[in-house]
Amino acid sequence: MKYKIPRGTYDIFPKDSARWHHVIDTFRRVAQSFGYEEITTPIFEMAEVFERSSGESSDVVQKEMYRFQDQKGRSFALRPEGTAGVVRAYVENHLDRVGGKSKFYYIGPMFRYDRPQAGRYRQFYQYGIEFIGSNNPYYDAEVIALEMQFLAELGLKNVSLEINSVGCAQCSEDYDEALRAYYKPHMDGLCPDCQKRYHVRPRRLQDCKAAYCRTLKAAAPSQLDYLDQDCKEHFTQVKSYLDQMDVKYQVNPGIVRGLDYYTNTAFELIVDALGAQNSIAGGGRYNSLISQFGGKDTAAIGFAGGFERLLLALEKEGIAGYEPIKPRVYLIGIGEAVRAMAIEYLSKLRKDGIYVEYNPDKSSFRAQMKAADASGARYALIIGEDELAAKMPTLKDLESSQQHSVDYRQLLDILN
RNA sequence: GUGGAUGUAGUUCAAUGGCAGAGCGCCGGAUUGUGGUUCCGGUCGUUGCGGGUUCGAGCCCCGUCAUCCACCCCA
Repeated sequence: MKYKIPRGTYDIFPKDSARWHHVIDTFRRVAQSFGYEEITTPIFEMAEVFERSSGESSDVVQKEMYRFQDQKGRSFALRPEGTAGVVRAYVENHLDRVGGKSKFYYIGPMFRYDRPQAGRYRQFYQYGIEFIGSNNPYYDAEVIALEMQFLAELGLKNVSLEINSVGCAQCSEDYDEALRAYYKPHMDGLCPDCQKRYHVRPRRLQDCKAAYCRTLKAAAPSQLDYLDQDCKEHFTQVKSYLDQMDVKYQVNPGIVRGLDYYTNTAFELIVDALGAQNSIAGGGRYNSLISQFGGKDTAAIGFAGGFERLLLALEKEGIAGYEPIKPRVYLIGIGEAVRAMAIEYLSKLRKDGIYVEYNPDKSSFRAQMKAADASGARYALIIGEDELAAKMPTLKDLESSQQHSVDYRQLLDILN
């Protein structure tokens, strides 16, 4: 075995392809029914696009980005997430000047250099939604409702929606300060990870699993108490829209998104059965990102979901993929003498859109009948010496075991 | 990036340091023109890779690669 697939990547064979298509088709259909249209951006961008948007300090940028330089020494990166590219495209094409609302969906591979694990890959596929152009809490709810409807149509049951508000930049800063003040006296007892978190992202302190850190969490200040009037009102309205749309959720002040650009609404979809990698989708509002990219101050909200984890979750619930497509008829040719007639029927049927299977490597009638049966075809079309002489093939119904000779028109009638 | 487990036929799994095996699958046959069930026969291996210990290594040791689990992070 000379060549091996790169670590953290995988091949999708036809056996799985049908399931992928089903999931993707469903997503497209639901997105379109909400008025979203597809946008496709490059798989790589200038490294800065991601550094600026995700935040220089985020893990994604710090250690997980695939960076490379091109022949002229310019620094690029394989995209670790989808939003930055969409926002870059939006601003670059002056959609912020045009005004109005943009509703995008995207589907494609993302790349992160991370240690692979079940549900975690170095190249993985995401589907995502970006709504740009309004701060109306209605759109927060719309985007979430879209995702929930998508999952419902796939038949996924055991998934929970957790929402939070991280407020605007000001609320967020106030809260970080409050957290630092709270944790400061306990610094020495914190685990090494949390000592780092204290400086970089204090809110991360709250979902630490170390015993001592966890005891501190109970009395820690909550983000929700540090929202200003507008942010509080926004969050209340989002929840109220969700109620009206009959979307069930759980408020979880611990929800912290990993990318720095989120403001106000943040949410995550959790499937407990998935183990450590239990988040199948996540997103939130990013009201300051477009202006950060040099565009007009424009509010936006979006989310991304992971196909691999979604597929795993569907599997856990026993929601099988699609059955492989079976041939309608299996062509059996007995002996060299009839080959020309067999090929003639094969070609004609295929031109008429019938899925015919045929295997020239099988010799005996018996072996071909076995193969016909194994193929799952309903009919076997038999062409041997007798049929050649009569210029009429025999069609056998493999379910009823009935057979009779047919001319081409009869054959088509039955197969259609 | 850290800690741990695993790696044997296409696949699922056996094999006390002593001849690498079984089920399933695959191929062929049981009336040379009739499938499913059954029966018979056959094919299938650099034991992930590279070193070491040993008379002898699938098994013990070291390294490496990959997968899985947890941490971390997140989709």
